[in-house]
Amino acid sequence: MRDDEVARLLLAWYDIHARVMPWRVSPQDRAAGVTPDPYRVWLSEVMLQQTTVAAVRGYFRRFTELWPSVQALAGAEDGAVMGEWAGLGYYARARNLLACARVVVADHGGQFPDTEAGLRALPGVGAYTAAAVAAIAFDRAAAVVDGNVERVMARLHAVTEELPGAKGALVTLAGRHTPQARPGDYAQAVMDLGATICTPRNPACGICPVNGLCAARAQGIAAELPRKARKAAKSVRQGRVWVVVRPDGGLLLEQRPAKGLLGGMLGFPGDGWDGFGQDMPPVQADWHEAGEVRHIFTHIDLRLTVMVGRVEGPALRGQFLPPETPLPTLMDKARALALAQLEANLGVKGGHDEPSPSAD
DNA sequence: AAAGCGTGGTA
DNA sequence: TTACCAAGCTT
Repeated sequence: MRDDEVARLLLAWYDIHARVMPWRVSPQDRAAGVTPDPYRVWLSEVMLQQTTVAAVRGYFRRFTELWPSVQALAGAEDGAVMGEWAGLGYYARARNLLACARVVVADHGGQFPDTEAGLRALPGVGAYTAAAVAAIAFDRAAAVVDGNVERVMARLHAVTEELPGAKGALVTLAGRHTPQARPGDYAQAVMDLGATICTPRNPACGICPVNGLCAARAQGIAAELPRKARKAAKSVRQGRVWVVVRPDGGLLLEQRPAKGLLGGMLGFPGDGWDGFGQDMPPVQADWHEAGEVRHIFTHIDLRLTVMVGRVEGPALRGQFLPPETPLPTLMDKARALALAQLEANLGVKGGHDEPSPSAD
């Protein structure tokens, strides 16, 4: 096939079927001269790393309402940004997001670099994100390769080598198809195709705009590609956390270490299940077992026993924060279980007085 | 360079 | 339930 034939067909398809998203400029608007806001493009790309569009929408809206510009985000407090990110996962992204915003403001006059290499040097910006922002925000002919593009290329060219070994070949193929004209629309077109038609399972080859050029379809192996190496089994881990509730409803929370699991986020004191803490409650109390939370991380199958206790005095570690403080999902599950137990078995509701955020 | 790092949806 | 998967980056 001629390399540019794929781009021509995908752009024509995208002109009709482009998905509408809050961070995206439609192909029609772009043709009329509207240019995307690099800040919004970058923010969306970071949020979308290993994360579905559906999960990102609400977070993107809240972030852009709170911090409409890179200058605003750079001036935000760390805790506020981590709190807004709570629940989205991969928290290193949030730390890098803030670091990146501050570098852009401090070292680049508040303007994102407009080249792939310049972008690649920013915290949290890897090969994919640099290419995506360069293409989408600045119309650079960068080869944008995410999981969708890998899949589309593997099928189009019937690449049967396993990932990640095949990555290099797929990047080369992707670069060959990237057009000089409308590279930003093209990148989004391939990703839309991968998300809606050239899907991992049951690809809709019958309605694919490039089905006539697809080698895997010709061989009847489209659904089997790309091949991937089996992933390592998860390790099973058991642990315990203590949820301390003050009379005003305040919860005892600790800031977790900056690196590692749930790095930089708030969490309940634990027994060392994560490598931190001691096998001892943070305060003396009448402890009740609220139950067990099961949480599956990328590499750990965790069962966490949740203990709950009411206390009036100060604690040895951590600080009391309002009961609605944003928490990562694991800790949110533990909180829900603990408060339900408190209400059901002890006849106590979450809080009576105004919760005070003061540290003890 | 293989492993570590979240979460929610789907088959 | 299990397994896989989603617009990956860092060390």
